[in-house]
Amino acid sequence: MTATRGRSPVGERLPTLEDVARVAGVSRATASRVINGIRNVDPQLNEQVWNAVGATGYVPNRLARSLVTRRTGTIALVVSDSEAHDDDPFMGRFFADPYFGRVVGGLMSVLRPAGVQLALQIVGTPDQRTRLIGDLRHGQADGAVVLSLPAHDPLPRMLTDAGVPAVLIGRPPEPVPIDYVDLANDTGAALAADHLVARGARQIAMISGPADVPASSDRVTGFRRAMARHGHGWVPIAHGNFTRESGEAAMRSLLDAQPAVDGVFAANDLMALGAQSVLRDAGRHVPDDVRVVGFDDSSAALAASPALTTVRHPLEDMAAEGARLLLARVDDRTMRVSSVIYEPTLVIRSSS
Amino acid sequence: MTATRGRSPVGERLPTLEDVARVAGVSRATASRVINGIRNVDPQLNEQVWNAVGATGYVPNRLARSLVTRRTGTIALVVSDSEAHDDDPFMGRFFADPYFGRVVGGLMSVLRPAGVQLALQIVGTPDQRTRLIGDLRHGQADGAVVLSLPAHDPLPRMLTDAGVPAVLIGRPPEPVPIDYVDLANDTGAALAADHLVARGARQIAMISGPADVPASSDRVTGFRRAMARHGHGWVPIAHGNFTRESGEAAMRSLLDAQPAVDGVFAANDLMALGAQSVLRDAGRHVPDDVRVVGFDDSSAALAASPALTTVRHPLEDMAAEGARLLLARVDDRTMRVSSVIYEPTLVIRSSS
DNA sequence: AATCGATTGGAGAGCGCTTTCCGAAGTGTT
DNA sequence: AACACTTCGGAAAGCGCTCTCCAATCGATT
Repeated sequence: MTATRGRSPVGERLPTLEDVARVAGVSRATASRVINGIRNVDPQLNEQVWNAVGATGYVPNRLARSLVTRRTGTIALVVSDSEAHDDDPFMGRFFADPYFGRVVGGLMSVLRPAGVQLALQIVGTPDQRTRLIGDLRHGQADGAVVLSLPAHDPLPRMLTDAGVPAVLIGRPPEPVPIDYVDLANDTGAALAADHLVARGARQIAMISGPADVPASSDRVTGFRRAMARHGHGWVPIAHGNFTRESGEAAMRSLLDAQPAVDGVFAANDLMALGAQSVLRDAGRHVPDDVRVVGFDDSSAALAASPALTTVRHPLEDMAAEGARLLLARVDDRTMRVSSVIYEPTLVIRSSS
Repeated sequence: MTATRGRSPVGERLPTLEDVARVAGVSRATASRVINGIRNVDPQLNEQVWNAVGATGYVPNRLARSLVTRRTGTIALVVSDSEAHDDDPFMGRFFADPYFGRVVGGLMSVLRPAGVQLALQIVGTPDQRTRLIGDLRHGQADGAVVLSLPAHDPLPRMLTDAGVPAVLIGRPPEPVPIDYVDLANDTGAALAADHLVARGARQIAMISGPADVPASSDRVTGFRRAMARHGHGWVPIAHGNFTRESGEAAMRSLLDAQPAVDGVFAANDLMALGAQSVLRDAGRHVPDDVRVVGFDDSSAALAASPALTTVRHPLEDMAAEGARLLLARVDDRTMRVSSVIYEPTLVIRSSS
């Protein structure tokens, strides 16, 4: 049995800058300069150092470097879920949802070329939130991309108060001077309304998401307003929570209340899918009897049958822009607070 | 609610352990002991220190701590894609795929309660691979969960050679003494075969994935073997690449070659979906004319219509087990190399 | 009362790196 | 040839933390 446990084998010390310097016959300072390409160093020494790097197999220790430079080359992806406790089943669903993956993909498309890595952080309790802020202020990460789920999340405010570079995906529930990217959800919903009306639907209903999520309430507002413009002062709305199951339940209650419904706008694709299946079971043909429009243009929309007409949400682009915004702020913390709003478009498929 | 306001956000020095010690009137060492709960400290001093922590708003600097403890409380999620260059569009698709999200969800279900965070790393070029190994050896992360995509990935071997704690999701393409979790893909495929035969299908074909991915070739092998047991010595196979489009193409070529086909097993759900849509367009009814079975039990399987019969792949459980395995190895590097193989089950829905 | 062992707190040596601060060269000007 | 300027390399001071020593204190044992 070896003496040390839970440690790498003894004597396996990795080469340090010190070693490189010794091999190259220069001081640690010079080696550091060469490796970081700072100031002109005599070409002769320069080569000696690089040779030493090759010979020793030296790789800089990021941790040590970060400790002094206060730059980590890491961005935190913070998922803020005020209610979550550790084994919240919701979180599993959240990650499996295309939303999460699309955001990660968008972020990475910018972060990866920049050599920045992403660290996933989930915060639920107030304690975790304070801890997160502390870590960020210490430079545990250079900045944070925040997916703020709960309605009254104190996190955005905490971040700005702490002076941590951060960008929100989706506008803050309450006004906070923080960078964010968002989608013109109301415009998107209006697109859906206009389309349903243009397709000849007369009895149009909506399946909404949770009322306290801004993206969700904006879709309701936008839809209502557009419908009003078309002379529908009142639109029946059934509430869901963005899951497929809730979409089914909502559609059932809608059918109950208004059997003649011939157009449905669901606040996301998953609920639209649920609605489609309920409609099918009820013997209604989509799109001949009932036109269905979703929101997000997730991969599920294409997989559906009939393929779902939906409002395209350019989430990857938004996340990418968010990453760019954040990187810019990390470089210049005095940058003016800004937000970028994306315009959604309608993707017409077979369900309407 | 304690507001750590009043401290100006930028530029001001954060309280260090030194500050806490001074305020508490003890030495830095004692403060450290109290905060890390090590050894018995006089209750009186203990309280003084905690008060000082509260008064100063102290949060330990993880970086500094990690530098000396050689523990970061971070696990790297490594996506290894030998071909990828920075703007590879494939990556976007990968993240949007439920596979990625399910893995993340499974990992987090274990990592989060353990207070461990996840750092996303994508490696494509040999250079990035060496860099990653270097970072890991330096303790940039305590261990790595590896999603190894390419067929002849040198990464698993490099990891074991470097002595870095690591666990693979899916068995290594070439035998390497490394921990991994995997699914009994062959058994799963056999389940599909047995089911199709039991349902009365006589002309059964398969849509396979890329031949050089172990998970994919195992499904082919398992399917072939099971079919042979049922007296089908030869099974027509069309090749796809796990995308919906490739599933459509494969189904078309299958219909061409064998118009009387009445049972199809696709190596994943996405391709099964593609097959379903081609069958529908060809006027074949699913499941009356043709029975379709997929693989994975992704959310898409449920969303399909008819809902897809599929082999359930307990990816979240597997990822969670992988995380547990990794955490155990981080604690004890001398642990015996082990692998956990999960048994798939068949989920029967309407497509068969 | 004297001694021994067990607790407990403090001093200080790093972890590996960057970066000022200086002194020693090298370059050009008068 | 003497001067001011510019380059360039090295010494050393940290970044914030942990943890090994060691000294001091205390109670208990003989």
